Amino acid sequence: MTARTSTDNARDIPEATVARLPVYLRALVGLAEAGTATCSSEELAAAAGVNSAKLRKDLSHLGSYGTRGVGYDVEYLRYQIAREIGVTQDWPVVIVGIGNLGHALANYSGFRSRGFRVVALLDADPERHDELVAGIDVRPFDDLEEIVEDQGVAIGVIATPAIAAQDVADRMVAAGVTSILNFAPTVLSVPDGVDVRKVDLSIELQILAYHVQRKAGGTVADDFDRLHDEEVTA
Amino acid sequence: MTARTSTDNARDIPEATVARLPVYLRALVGLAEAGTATCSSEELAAAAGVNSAKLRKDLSHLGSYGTRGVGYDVEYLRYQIAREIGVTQDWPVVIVGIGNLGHALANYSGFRSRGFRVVALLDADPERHDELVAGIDVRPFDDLEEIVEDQGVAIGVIATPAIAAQDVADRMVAAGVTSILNFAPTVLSVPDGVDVRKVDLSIELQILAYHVQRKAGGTVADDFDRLHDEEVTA
DNA sequence: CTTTGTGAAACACTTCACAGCA
DNA sequence: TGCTGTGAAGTGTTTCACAAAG
Repeated sequence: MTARTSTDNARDIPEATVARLPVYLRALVGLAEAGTATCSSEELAAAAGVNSAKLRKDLSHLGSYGTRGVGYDVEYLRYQIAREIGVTQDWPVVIVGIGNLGHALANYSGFRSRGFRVVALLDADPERHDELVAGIDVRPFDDLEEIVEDQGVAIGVIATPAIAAQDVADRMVAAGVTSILNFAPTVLSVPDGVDVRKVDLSIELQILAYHVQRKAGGTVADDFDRLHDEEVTA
Repeated sequence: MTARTSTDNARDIPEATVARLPVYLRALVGLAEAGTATCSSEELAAAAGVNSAKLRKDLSHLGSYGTRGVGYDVEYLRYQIAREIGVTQDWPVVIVGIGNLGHALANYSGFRSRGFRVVALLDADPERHDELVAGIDVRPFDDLEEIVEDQGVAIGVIATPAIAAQDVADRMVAAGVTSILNFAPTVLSVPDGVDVRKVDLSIELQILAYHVQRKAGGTVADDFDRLHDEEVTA
């Protein structure tokens, strides 16, 4: 459909692999900073918290970047993964909703160092406008379209209350945003072709709660009592 | 192994199902608030953002809580899922690392309403001690063991810089915490039997970046130019 | 007639185990 | 010899499609 400019290897990487590439990238950056020039799949897998068979299978989807009997060149593999993900250049990002969480996101230094640049902070509340957060001033939500257009923004972050999130998503999509990271605890509906990833604190906690309950095998009160009788035995 | 107090149906619920139960729970709360007494799998699935076959299969792991030809009683199903997850009572939670993100987490109201109670905010930096955040005062990290013991804390949240996260995790585990929600961008190593869930902003953004790049089929500059020629066609 | 609950089929992902290359 | 890259086997998840139940 679209003419592809880049070399056409590595089509259709499995979603599970895509989700791990950033983890490998971070592990490689760590190894590089520690002065490691070369690493085996075993070493890299350990640094990334996966097993080596999975790592090798994942990397095999990108191409053949290792050397048998030796391992992987850290810098080279790092570049290849960054290129595959698309973080060799910066992506402009807008954050909408500058409450507590929006503040935290705006101040998060991992953005800059990992291929993202916050180009605007937007909030519907006039009380917050012109406030400086992380050196960026908060602008009215209605500036969204202009900013997306001018800066070529493809990625938007929603950190508003749940009630506002769908409206924000609709406006983002209409403006040209094709990928959304949603922190609001609500299901967004978006047209086909738009990607949404959701980060939901209380859902993560509830998943943990389920496992705690299972491990304990009984009620919370039981669990509390039992934990205090003796040490946890693995 | 452990004598079970509750009725022994619904063993070994698949992990993928467990991860969706909180989503169903939230959807049911929404329906209940809207005054809906009964819903079909189709309606609930729509509210939760999944398809109805998946929803029914998921629910079938908990038991048989629907009525053929009718659907599900919203309140009843809500209770059953809450019980299965273990959020019919409150779980005490400690948050370690009260920077920007820790502030946001401490102020997150979704905690209380969804079965969690923040019993302590801890930070290693004495500058932050006794500061009041969300009505809770920040205490020294060294109080961790005492708090975990006294309050029967099983779930800990790590919102520290990456460098400190492994130490915090080790101390938590030693103190008796069995489940950790980690916001620090690092791989934690913990003993078997301890659950870790990771929330990593820049990883989520990188996954989105990969898909944006794929959709665009070329470089960022190409993409920017193309988006401005015509509207996005699904 | 409607809608659930579920075997069976299809698909996706992980792990195994080793051929092949340096 | 040592380690990667990968078919094949194993495991988990989703979807299909329909029998059973109200």
